[in-house]
Amino acid sequence: MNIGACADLTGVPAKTIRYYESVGLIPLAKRAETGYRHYTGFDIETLKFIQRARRLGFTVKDVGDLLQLWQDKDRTSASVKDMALRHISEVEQRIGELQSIRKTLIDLTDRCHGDDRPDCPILDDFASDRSVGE
Amino acid sequence: MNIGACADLTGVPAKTIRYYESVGLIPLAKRAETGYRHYTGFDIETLKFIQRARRLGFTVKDVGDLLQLWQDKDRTSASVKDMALRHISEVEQRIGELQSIRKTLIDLTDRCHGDDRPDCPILDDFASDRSVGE
DNA sequence: CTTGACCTTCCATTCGCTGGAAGCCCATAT
DNA sequence: ATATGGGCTTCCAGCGAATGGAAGGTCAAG
Repeated sequence: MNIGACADLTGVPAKTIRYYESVGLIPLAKRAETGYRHYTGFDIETLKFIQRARRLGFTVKDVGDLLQLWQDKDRTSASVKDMALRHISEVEQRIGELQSIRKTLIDLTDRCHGDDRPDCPILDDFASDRSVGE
Repeated sequence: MNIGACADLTGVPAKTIRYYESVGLIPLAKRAETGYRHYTGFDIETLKFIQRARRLGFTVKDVGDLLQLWQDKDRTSASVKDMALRHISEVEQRIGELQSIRKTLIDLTDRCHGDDRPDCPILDDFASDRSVGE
């Protein structure tokens, strides 16, 4: 199957499939005589795997490692779990940062009357830093 | 004052100050005869303003708009509040996405025993998609 | 007069794609 | 036979927001 059909089946755009090949996330595709890339059911499964891991926020490099583990029948489940736990803690860290940002922004908008007058605690705070902390 | 002192006072790296100038976030700095950039108290305040807004996750473009509003004494507080509220909803959206990712990952890691055996529900799910949803 | 810290510019790199141009290939309609 | 329209190929550029580094000018102190 050509790259377009492969893209349709997996939901991964053709451009992105070529990109994954170029960065070594997937091996070089076999080519027809015309130069067209050729894909099989295994490639489809691999791309679906990649897409699911990417959707969960794993970096492309980490997805590469996960693919290695997937293909390695002698892996330990601990090695996979370790990667997942590490990723969870990054996600949690980011959530915490965003929640702190959200809190500050809500505090600022609550204090801003939001009418036609120019007086604005949000700009005042950005200018003099009463709320953001430093 | 030179760019290094300015960087020390604001916490914005010299490299980043030059970058902000290059993308038009701050005006072209005045130069000494030697070509060295020269900064004043006003520039310091502006850079601090920029840094606080950036820390709250506003894009550089949005920070530019906020600087405009800050300098415009005829702005309405509503225009500032609108920007902040829009940004809050983006932050909340991102928090939601990350929480959903976190939930899925925790579900997967809970089901993975994480020992020496290769059997791993995390990889199984990436391969067959029982949890991520599609 | 030399050392070292500071400044300048310009180019490359990061991450994960995405867009576009130029040019081949293939199937169908006329 | 040929025109048309799609799909495929490559390569280069760009996004955002910096950051790293090379090559070279400047400045103050020892």
